[in-house]
Amino acid sequence: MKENKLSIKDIARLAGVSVATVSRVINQNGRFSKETERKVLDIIEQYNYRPNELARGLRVHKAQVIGVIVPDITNEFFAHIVKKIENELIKKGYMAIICDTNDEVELEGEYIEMLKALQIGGIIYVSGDQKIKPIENIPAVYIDRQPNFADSQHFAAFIGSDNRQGGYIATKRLLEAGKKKIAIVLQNKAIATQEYRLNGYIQALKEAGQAYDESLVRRVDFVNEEQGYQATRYIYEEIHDVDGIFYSSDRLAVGGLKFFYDRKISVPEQIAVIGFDDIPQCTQVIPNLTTVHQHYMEFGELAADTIIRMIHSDTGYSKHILPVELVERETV
Amino acid sequence: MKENKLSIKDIARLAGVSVATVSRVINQNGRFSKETERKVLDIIEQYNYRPNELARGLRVHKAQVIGVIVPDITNEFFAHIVKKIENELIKKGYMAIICDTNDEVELEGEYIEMLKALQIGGIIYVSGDQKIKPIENIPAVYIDRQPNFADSQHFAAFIGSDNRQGGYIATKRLLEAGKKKIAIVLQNKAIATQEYRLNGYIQALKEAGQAYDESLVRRVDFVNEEQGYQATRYIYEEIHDVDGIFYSSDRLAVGGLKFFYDRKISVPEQIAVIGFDDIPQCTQVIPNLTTVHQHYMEFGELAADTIIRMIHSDTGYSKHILPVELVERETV
DNA sequence: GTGAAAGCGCTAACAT
DNA sequence: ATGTTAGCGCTTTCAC
Repeated sequence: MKENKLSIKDIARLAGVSVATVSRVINQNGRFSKETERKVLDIIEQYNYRPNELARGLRVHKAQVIGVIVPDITNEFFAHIVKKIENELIKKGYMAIICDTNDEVELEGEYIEMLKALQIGGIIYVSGDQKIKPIENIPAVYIDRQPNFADSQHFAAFIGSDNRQGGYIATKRLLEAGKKKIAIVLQNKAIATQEYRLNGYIQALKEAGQAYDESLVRRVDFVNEEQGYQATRYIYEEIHDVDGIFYSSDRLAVGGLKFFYDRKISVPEQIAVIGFDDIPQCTQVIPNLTTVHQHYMEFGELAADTIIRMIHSDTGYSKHILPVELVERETV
Repeated sequence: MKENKLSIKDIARLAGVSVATVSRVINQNGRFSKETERKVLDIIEQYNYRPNELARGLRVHKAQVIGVIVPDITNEFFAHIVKKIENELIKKGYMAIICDTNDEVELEGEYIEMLKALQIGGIIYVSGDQKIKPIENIPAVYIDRQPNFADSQHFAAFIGSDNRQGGYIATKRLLEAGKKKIAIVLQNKAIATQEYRLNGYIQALKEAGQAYDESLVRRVDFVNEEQGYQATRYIYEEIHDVDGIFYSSDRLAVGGLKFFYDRKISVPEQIAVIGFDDIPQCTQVIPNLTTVHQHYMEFGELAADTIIRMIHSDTGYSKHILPVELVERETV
């Protein structure tokens, strides 16, 4: 394993200038002539030189790397967000370290420690735990779930959807379809997004003159099809006459659809279903899932953009609440 | 538990020893007494010190970071592999930089350059392009697709499935179900996996006394449901009497199922379908997809393990071919 | 068993 | 406009 890598010193020698000059043209810091620039750039090109990022990072106390914390990359919703973040970051010369926490808070802590040791420039939290402590001295943007402290702290930005509105329009749609007893299934965690959606649900009910019945809310530990299936089974078997269900995630709703298929219950005739997120899978299930669309593709883009701006200190705290939209398909 | 950044110098001062000694106990390089060890470890614990990975990496010419190149993280198959790799790597103290190439070879090159600049310790290629050049001086493990040079090169390992066998058992199963005219849909790239599966298909046909008919193979540019849908439509409308289709990916097959549903063609009665990979989605579609199971969960684990061993020079070239299994469900 | 000191490859302050 | 040089925080000889 030969180490024939060139250093800035070699380039300086080859170009007949000092390392400082080479560094200046690489970083375009001015104070060099057009002529030297060409000379240096030529050598760099010719030898295919790339500065050692580790050395640079060590010197400037910051790596061109962003940590991305995500609860589960196999969830299509998160996968798309992460992919967007990553693709956007690379354009700006940054790399992304993806940290899949399996929804375990302890793992999250360990990841943060390692990221800090790597001197990362910033952190993007995709749907992280609500109760995390702020990370000192490191710019952070939170997607989907806003941590409790984020309002006040510097170096923290938030990007998310109008979840209350989402819960509201979903429920209202079910009501308009003539459904009388609407259940809701949520994730069983202290997550503000879930409570906002619940609030929207409650408000829609109230406007329709229905009282909020707590026995109609079912919570699951994890967001996946299996849990959606089980929750639906519970609702169907233990609560009677439910004719509409609002799921706080498409994956959950897909599980529900499976249950209704197995039991030969017709959707939306006997029971109407509505999801949340609008993942591609919505149009692959049968019947196609009616859902609340989140602009999650924009989450990633916005997050990448924001974190870079924060690193360059072009901006401090910011907050983006994106609108949601009902997308009509076949389950209501 | 102060969060201010301490350096090894501070720890040395606090513990009343030299930086060399601190470094020795951190890396457990011996040549220190039990007593000093305790002292140093106490201080480290007390101040919650973590060595700067950038400095360490610069010094040893290698970061505790592995690059992971993957064509599309939103493909559940890849997402699971990547997640496993990542979770396994973290246990060994390594971080993973995920590089989603969108199946674009040019992007792949750019990623490699950046990874090299970061002095990564190794690269794991998940289903990368077949025609990539070997990466010099960096251990690499290739999952799923074996590059053309990998046989010979040092520092390259391969992990994949017995694809020929997969194509063979899938086709044979279709034949056993009494299907007479079996089409195959593959990815339209110079990928050995695809050709192996095709070979298995051809062999099964031959054993059944059927001639290989090239008009029965349909190729798609990308592996997603939409392309599966289109390919299926083509097969159905342009080729007559096809009563079985073998898709080289579950995602493609899922798209096919959608097409048959839309056209009210009953599966498996009128046409039988079989996929490849065995992603979780197989049991969420209706009818549940019969498929060829790849042990892809083990891919990730094996890859993480192998790359670390290669970095420690415990092993050179290696090759793991995992068996595949037919999993019977409802589409044949 | 322990410490002093020389870098790793780079940037930036300070000269010139 | 360009060069010299002092570190960034760490590992690793080489002395003792």
